Amino acid sequence: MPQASMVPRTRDLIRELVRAYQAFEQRSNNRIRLHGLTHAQFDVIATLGNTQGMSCKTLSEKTLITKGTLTGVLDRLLEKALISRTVDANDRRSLFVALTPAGETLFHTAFPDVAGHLRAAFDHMSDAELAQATALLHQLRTALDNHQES
Amino acid sequence: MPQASMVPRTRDLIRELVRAYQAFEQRSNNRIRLHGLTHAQFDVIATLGNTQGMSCKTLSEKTLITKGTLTGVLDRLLEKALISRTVDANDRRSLFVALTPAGETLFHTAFPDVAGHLRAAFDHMSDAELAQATALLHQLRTALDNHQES
DNA sequence: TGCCATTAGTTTGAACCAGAACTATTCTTG
DNA sequence: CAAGAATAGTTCTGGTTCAAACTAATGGCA
Repeated sequence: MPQASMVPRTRDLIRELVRAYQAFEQRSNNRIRLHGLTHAQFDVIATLGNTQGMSCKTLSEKTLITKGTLTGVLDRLLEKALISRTVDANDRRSLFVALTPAGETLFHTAFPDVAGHLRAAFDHMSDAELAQATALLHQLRTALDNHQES
Repeated sequence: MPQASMVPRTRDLIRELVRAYQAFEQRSNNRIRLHGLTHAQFDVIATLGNTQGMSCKTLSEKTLITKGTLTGVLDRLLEKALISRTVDANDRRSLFVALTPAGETLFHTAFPDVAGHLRAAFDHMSDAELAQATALLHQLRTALDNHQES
């Protein structure tokens, strides 16, 4: 097998990955903006929705936003009075973040709207196709993560 | 079929897309940094490599970097003397961007290294799997793009 | 108990990012 | 030919991003 054929295959794969991601970003951003939020802010609201709240660390892990970035995102949500940020009595290093009533209200408005808008994009794809795409993406991620140290 | 099952499917798909993209970003960034470049700068160098040069507009389309961002990226590459930016004689609105000899040299060093490092991540995947993943990602992008206006 | 490593969050610095407003040039069309 | 529309880049704003250095609090272990 000609090794040369591997190169474009990889490049094509990467390009499609980047494009698919950017298409997702743009599509969801368009919708999220209607609710006065950025994508990062929406992620936080969506993650806090239907929970009692959580620490910054947990929030960071769930949203994939690094802790340094999260500080600023939470600052802006705090300004908008959509979240509360209180010191954990048990561990005074830790902060407990939760939605305020206003945050809850926005969550119940924005989340179904954005989720529905995204879901609509995949209306014509079967459950099997979605599952297959999910599995393949998972495989890609694993492949990219595994050699991280090399 | 319960419609409720669609929701987690979509969410899982999105999450895997985001994670795969972030894994790619991190892996390639780690490597790109060794060459003293950022990802955006590398994209520009890689796109200009093996060409005569091109306008900012073309460069913007190929790299998927918006024109406003591109200005700053090119500024930094210019500081490093890796590119030249000259006014097009035929259309004085347009700028012609090309690699300098130093840029060419860096391209021939950095590009194969980064590409090889990425390719290594997919070593254990067959050509068929890569092609299938590429096709599915393309389908995802099309799905996300199509309803952009709705 | 006391030191030391670990952990949670913040801060800092350089860069990227999108969108919108702006300048300068070119095209178009009456 | 002269508006007026379109196009190429730049600038501006607000926000995000990462990494690395930092502060404060906790935990482990000798």
